[in-house]
Amino acid sequence: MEWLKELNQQQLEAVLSTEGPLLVLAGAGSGKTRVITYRIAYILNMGLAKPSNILAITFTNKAADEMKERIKRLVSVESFSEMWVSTFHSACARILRMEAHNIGFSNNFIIFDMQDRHQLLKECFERLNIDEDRLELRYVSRQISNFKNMLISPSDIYKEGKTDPRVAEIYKLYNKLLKEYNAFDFDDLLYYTIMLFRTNPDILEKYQQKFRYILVDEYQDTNYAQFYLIYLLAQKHRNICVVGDDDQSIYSFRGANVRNILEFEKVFNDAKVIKLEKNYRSTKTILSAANEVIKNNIHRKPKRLWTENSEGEKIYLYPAFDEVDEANFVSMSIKNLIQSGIKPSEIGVLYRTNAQSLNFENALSAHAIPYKVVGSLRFFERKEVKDILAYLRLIVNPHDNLSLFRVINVPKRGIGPSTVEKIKVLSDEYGISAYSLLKERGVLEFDRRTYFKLNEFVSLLEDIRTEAETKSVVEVIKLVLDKTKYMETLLSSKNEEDFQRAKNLEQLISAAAMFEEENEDKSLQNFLNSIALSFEEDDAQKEDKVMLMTVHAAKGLEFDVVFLTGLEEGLFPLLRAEDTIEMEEELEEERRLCYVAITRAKKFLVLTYANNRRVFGRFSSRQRSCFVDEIPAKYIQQIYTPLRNVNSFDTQLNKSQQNSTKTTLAVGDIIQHNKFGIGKILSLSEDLNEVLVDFEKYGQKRLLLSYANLKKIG
DNA sequence: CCCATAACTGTTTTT
DNA sequence: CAGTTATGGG
Repeated sequence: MEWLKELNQQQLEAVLSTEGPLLVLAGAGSGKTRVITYRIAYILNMGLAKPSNILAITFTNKAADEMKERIKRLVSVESFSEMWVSTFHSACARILRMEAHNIGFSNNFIIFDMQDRHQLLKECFERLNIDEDRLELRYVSRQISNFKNMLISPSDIYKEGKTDPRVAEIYKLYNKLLKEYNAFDFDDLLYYTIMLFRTNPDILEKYQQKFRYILVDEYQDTNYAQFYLIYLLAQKHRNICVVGDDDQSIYSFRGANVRNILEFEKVFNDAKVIKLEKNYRSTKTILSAANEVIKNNIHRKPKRLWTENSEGEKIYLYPAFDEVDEANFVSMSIKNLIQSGIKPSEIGVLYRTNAQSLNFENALSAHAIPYKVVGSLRFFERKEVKDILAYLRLIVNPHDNLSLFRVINVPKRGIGPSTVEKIKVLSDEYGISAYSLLKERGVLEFDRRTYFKLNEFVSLLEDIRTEAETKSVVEVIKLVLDKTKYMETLLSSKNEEDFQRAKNLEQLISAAAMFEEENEDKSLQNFLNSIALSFEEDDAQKEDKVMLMTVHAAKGLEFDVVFLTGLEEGLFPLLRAEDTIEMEEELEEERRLCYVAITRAKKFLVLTYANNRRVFGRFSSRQRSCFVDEIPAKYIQQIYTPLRNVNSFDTQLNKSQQNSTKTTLAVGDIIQHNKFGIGKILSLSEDLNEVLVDFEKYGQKRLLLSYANLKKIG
């Protein structure tokens, strides 16, 4: 195990301390992912356990995949795939898939996402005759989520009597409906897994026995249910290793509790604690700035990261006139950076809210810079995609009323709100699902014209289900698009958006194809499962594009260059609390968020804010963020024009490649591109940096020569 | 009873 | 500016 030599003293100790509880306090960029992967590799290579005895919890599925890859490179063990590396939610879903029948649920449940929860809650409000204006839906949604995360059942609330009784009513009905629809929401996955373990000690014992070594990454962002789950599982072997950083706790709105990390030593009283404070990622300047900002927080474990890296460049600060100016500054700077040899994928543009991404998208496309928006309007949450997924869900489970009502009139087939209402009332009266009602009693309850339409819908579903039995996921999706005439409707629409929707659905098919390639369990059930728990669209090819994302989404990532944007009071920090105590807590979390953002940067950090910004379309004057002022002036240099020749990157310039391409290409040449294939050059820009190419398959594209890597073939 | 257009309203962050 | 609800025509 040569690679153990790559570790420093503390890292090595964390890797070798395999037995007993261990808390690793790992500052930003201190190599914590490395510690986790090496630790697992060490356990496997030493033969302390088989892959199937390991449970490693990561924060996202993407992180899980990356970790698997990295471990794979270090070990030479068979049955590698039996190792559980996943998020809490995926792990619980996996357990429930096998065990749910033990607690009165069906094993082939569907997972409801936030949108579904929202819909279902609306339904509950209606049924209980609660006016949405008088009790906010989002408030209730959060309450219920909090209850589940705290393992509080509806009946527990009645006992405590603290909460609005209406909330308790809704919570109860909401759970009842979920069960009827055979669905779990995100919080349920944890909640019911714990209930399963509580009520079935033998099953708990089985999993305790199985998971000899448990590791949890990003431990500062776990909530009570998550803590309790690993607490239960770790009781047997007590080989529990958690890794986290209290300064990077940024998910309290989701019930995450920093106390989990602060009190780990109390819960596991023989726990060993190792601190990783040496930063390998950032320049001294960037790290100092981060330290200066975070030290304004009162509630934290005092610590100070240090590094042997060089001083580096100063942090640049650009005060923009407005958000358009800001986006242009960022794009032009990026263009210059790319031309001086920086890979687009080494550049991250970070912002506080997803709504800010649009400006950057516009500006970047105007400059022909390739970019990728991470997260945001998630692909699988788009209307058209969710519609098709609703059909797929109905194939798996026809009693999923939520999905049924979603698509009963999509595409339009003449079944309106009043008919829908009647179905709801009647199915409730008979105590059967809407689907059963339509099938069994439709002819009795509805007039001829309506029945005809309803019956057509039911037969459509039946047909699809029968045919789907023998088909792959890709084929089933095609079948749905075809039989429901969904695609046809979109394509014959004169609405331009609908054309994009059609394209999105084609992408859905590609996603399904990828799913089939990558997964062993190719069932429709598992497909829906993966999607609900965040399925990555096109992760496979690491695309060389500028990355746009929220600061939250950037957690765990790093970039050579980071643009941290929208640093304005009211946006970042973004505060909503009224009373001062809450306010202070929120400000500290915002500051941690800022800390996370700053520490993403390896070599170069650029801060921007806009003096004016359109909010709801209204122009409003803004003040720059207090966080900017918390960074000592000596680290900052204000600038008023886009970044140009960045000294520290000159050395990385890949001149040979750039020049060779530049000099050899001319209008009319036939070239080959890695992704777009063969094309013909239509025009070159004056500075020979941009080129317009007409590709055989993809049509006209504007490309930057410095990264496009075009090969001349004729 | 259904569909299209007009007012209206409200913005964190996510598994 | 967008996504959803009130309103009137067909």
